[in-house]
Amino acid sequence: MKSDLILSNICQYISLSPVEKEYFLNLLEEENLSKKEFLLSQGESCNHIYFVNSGILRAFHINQDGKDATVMFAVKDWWITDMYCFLNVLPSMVNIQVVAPCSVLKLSKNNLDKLYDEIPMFNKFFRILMQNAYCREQLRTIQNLSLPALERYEQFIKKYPHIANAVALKQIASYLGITPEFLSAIRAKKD
Amino acid sequence: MKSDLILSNICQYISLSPVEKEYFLNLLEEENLSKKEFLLSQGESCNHIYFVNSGILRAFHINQDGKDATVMFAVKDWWITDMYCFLNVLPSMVNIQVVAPCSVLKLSKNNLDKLYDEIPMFNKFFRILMQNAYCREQLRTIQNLSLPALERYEQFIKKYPHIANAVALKQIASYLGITPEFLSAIRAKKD
DNA sequence: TCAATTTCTTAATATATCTTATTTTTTTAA
DNA sequence: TTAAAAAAATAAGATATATTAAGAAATTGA
Repeated sequence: MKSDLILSNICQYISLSPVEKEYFLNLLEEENLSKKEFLLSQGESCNHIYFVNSGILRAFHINQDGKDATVMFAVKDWWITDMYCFLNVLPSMVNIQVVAPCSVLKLSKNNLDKLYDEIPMFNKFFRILMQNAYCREQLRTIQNLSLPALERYEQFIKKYPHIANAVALKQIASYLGITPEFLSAIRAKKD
Repeated sequence: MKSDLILSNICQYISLSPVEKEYFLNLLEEENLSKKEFLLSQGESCNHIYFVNSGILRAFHINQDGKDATVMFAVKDWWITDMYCFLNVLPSMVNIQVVAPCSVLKLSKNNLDKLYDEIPMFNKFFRILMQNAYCREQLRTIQNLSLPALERYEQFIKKYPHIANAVALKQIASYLGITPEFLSAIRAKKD
């Protein structure tokens, strides 16, 4: 199991002894997925949090009208799950689907709870992870509320150039909350 | 200083000894504010996180065009700050203004850092706080992307009835990302 | 390599939401 | 209590974005 990336992800915020590292790694499971596979489907129970070793994932919600809203993308070195449903043991509100072939490490809710008990310093790690996620979402909310579609698009490609290059335009449109046709139109008008 | 509410807020997630409670309370400062006062102004440095003992606050961003976007409301028993700028010691992106006369307890970034050192269990508390904040924001993003204005309005008054009753309609419109005129129109059409 | 599928673009029309202006209602402060 | 200020409602016209449909381009899978 490839473990160097996840360890360096964690050790940027907390220090772990070799024993602790070993304990942590033993709680993980590796999973490999090919394009279009679903890591999680809306309505299913969401029992794991995933760390991306390689590849690209997309989390999206389909509403009653069938409209697709992209919640987030995850690339190498990112964590992803339906956090609300994971934490509260509820059926997932989102799908997580593979955009580019993935290798992920998964940690179950039970194992995460064990981890908090055994190595309380992981509370600090996930505090920082949650802080960052919250701040990202809040900034996105501000931009969704205050910027027109073209500017949101420009901010997106500026902030996530590697993602913008790797995913379909219609998926970016879904992240921005506009139709692919409209994204196409404003891109064309831009020049 | 009124301390029972903040202690019960914290002790719903972690246990503190009397000594720890005392230590924590000594890091806080009380502040009382009247309507329309600013707890924080856009561009200022954001050095504190605030716990609301009573009253109502509104955090909002004003963009280049002067458009007002409400980031969040905070009522009794809520925490509020510009989290991104607080954590990263950056000029605030939001204003925090008093909607109804407030009593707040403030904790500085320096004191929070001390607190993490002295009582590491506070990492767990703020982890849970950040988890909840992140999940709330993410749900809001999904709704912003997938629901029309009327349904977002209905969700808002269902989720926060006490806030909906206490703040101006134009502030709710600003939270929903629509103009007050349009909110007025869809409310009228509803019947 | 090639047929099939998916994605992207374009354009016409439709709809949601905004802007501006005015009037009515509510709240505030002296 | 009342005048002033702020908020809310209404409505007409403007704009951003959606919908539908079709064709072009790119990608996929056999």
